[in-house]
Amino acid sequence: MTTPPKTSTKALPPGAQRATSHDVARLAGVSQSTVSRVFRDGASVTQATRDRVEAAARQVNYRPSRAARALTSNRSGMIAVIATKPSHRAHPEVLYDLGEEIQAAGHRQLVFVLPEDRVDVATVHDILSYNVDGLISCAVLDDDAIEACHAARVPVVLFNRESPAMPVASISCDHGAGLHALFARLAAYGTPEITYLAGPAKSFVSASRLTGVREAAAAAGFAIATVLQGDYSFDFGRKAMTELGGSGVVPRILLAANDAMALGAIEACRRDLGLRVPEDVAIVGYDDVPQASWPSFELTTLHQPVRDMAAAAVSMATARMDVPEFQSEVRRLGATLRLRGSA
Amino acid sequence: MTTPPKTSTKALPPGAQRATSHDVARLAGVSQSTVSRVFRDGASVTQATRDRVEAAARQVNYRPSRAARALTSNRSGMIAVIATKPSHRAHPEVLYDLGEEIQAAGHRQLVFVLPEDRVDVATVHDILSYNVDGLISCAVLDDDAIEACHAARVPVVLFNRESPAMPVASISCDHGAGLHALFARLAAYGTPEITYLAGPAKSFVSASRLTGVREAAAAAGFAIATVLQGDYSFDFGRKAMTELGGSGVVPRILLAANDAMALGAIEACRRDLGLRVPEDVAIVGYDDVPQASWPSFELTTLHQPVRDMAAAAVSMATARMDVPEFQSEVRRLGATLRLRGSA
DNA sequence: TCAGGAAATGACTTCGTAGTCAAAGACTAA
DNA sequence: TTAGTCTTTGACTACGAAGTCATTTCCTGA
Repeated sequence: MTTPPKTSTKALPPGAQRATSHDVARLAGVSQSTVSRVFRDGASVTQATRDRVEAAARQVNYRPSRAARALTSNRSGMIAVIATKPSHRAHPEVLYDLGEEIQAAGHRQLVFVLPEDRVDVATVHDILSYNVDGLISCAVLDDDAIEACHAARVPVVLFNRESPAMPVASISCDHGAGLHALFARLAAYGTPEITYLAGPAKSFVSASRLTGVREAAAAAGFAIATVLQGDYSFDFGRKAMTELGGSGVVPRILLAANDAMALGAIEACRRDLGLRVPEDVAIVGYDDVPQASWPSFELTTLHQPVRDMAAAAVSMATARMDVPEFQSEVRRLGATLRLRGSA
Repeated sequence: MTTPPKTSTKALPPGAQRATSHDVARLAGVSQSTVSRVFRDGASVTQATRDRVEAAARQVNYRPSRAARALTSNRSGMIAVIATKPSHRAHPEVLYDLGEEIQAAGHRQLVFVLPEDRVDVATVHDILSYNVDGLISCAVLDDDAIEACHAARVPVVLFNRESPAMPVASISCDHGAGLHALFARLAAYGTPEITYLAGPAKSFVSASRLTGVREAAAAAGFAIATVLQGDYSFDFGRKAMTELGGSGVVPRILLAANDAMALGAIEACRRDLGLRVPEDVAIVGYDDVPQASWPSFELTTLHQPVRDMAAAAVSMATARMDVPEFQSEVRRLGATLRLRGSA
């Protein structure tokens, strides 16, 4: 398995300490205060001194210590992001999207990968001990946890989640328009009845999608024949569809709470049941993962604007950083229908 | 698009400052030093005082400030991870894997999402300004950049990359055994010739896979008929295969530098060329992404042990944190053959 | 040329914890 | 009991930059 590690050692240069503002000050012939001012915005420094200081700083590779800065100004330049293990299934790139946006906003992303889909006060206190300037959570936060952030004046943004009780800033997805368009389209099949493959019961996203589907179906005069509770996996979609086929009740229209299950169902139709999509079964997913557009699948799905949601989350967080009073806001970006071959 | 934001404001409790070690000390009737000792490991405190201090700390939700701790002890409890934009294509879950391992090791993951696949000294100095305890890079680092980390006594681990010149710790993938097994299998087709869909020229991973394939092919008596330079995308794989088919030279065996291109090639065979896989064309990928095992594709591929590599990277980093002298080590985990239907 | 005001700069203190050192307390052996 | 060792504790300072305030410098207009 492992190549026998070729290990070698090498002595390090001895006096390799990072330069401080005092070092730069001495080198540039100014005071430490002045060096500090050069590296702070809104400071008033002569262009000449600024040049001298910057030259000196460059010479010794000086960068202000974030730790020291955090201590005095209470701003660390970091935004914490809570990500849960299962959350990466549908959109593994979320951390990259958020990371880019955070970076672009001049901050850094401190990631906490946590096992559970619910985060408590203890975790938040740990996060707060890093003096983060903001918190974006892809997990559900306890009311206490949110309260703790508010008390510490750290803006919180819930990502793809909303808090039912606590007032808090959140960015999530509005299913309304997309689902409306979808059902308008599905009406063409002449069978106003759907089968729904839902996500896990306790998941916020799952619940909100189910609600959205129920409302849109009702509005469009559709009945929901069956709701099967799944786990967002390809395999579940495949098995569920196979079982439906085996029991003789093949749905005319199948909606899934995410793309993986929808793709699994398509597989089941083709491989296991010998059914054609969309001629025999129309199948619709949710998310618009890259594979949805692959020619093998051509999955009609609801596109969730993850990238835009990430940008919104970061801008909501940064906007609140300098505002002393807490601001609640429920923001939703619309999901759009991606009409492809499967329905 | 956006729901009219229901914005409400709410006054914050006034004296909501985070508790300090002094507060806890006062509450517990001890000195600040003692509080500090309780929250440090290897300290010597009586059980009785420890209990009192911990009770007081719990009462006011005290956690030591990481910023202050970083300032005095020069340990921030964070490991920086450099991730590049394109790197997420094959294994978007890397940040989750690394994140979990880092968390398990008692540290936090500070993510830098950067556009380029090459990182210079300036970036590293920025990273070092956060006082990180280690750096795991999924991007190529300049020699200067590595040098800067060494000088700052911050252990560096290159992830899925190796540095040709600089001595450094790295964890990457050994293609040897897996490719050997693959070619042994491919010999059954009786056509000792392959076509290879490579990755981008400047990419380290791409280059190392190409080298691996060349060596294994030579060892097994295979010729490489064509090498096409791709971009790791599904679309490129599909187009490349279609063009090969259109020009009349359909390869008997096609190897791709990643799964996405291989899957694209399978698509092209089925949809565009009417060829059967593996009867007409045998196709092999690299990575073992989830879709490779989907019944639609059944892609034979080389599995890259990302999870294990993440664990190794973190343990290599943490192991070096308390060691004063720098230790170089080239560690490789073997890719294993996942034999499925496509070859 | 000089007064008045704005801009630039430096001395000093602060942030919250870790570590150093010395003092006090507990315990052991004779 | 007493000297000697080990453990526990507290006073004090360092860490590196930011902010406060006082001082100096630079301009402007009369």
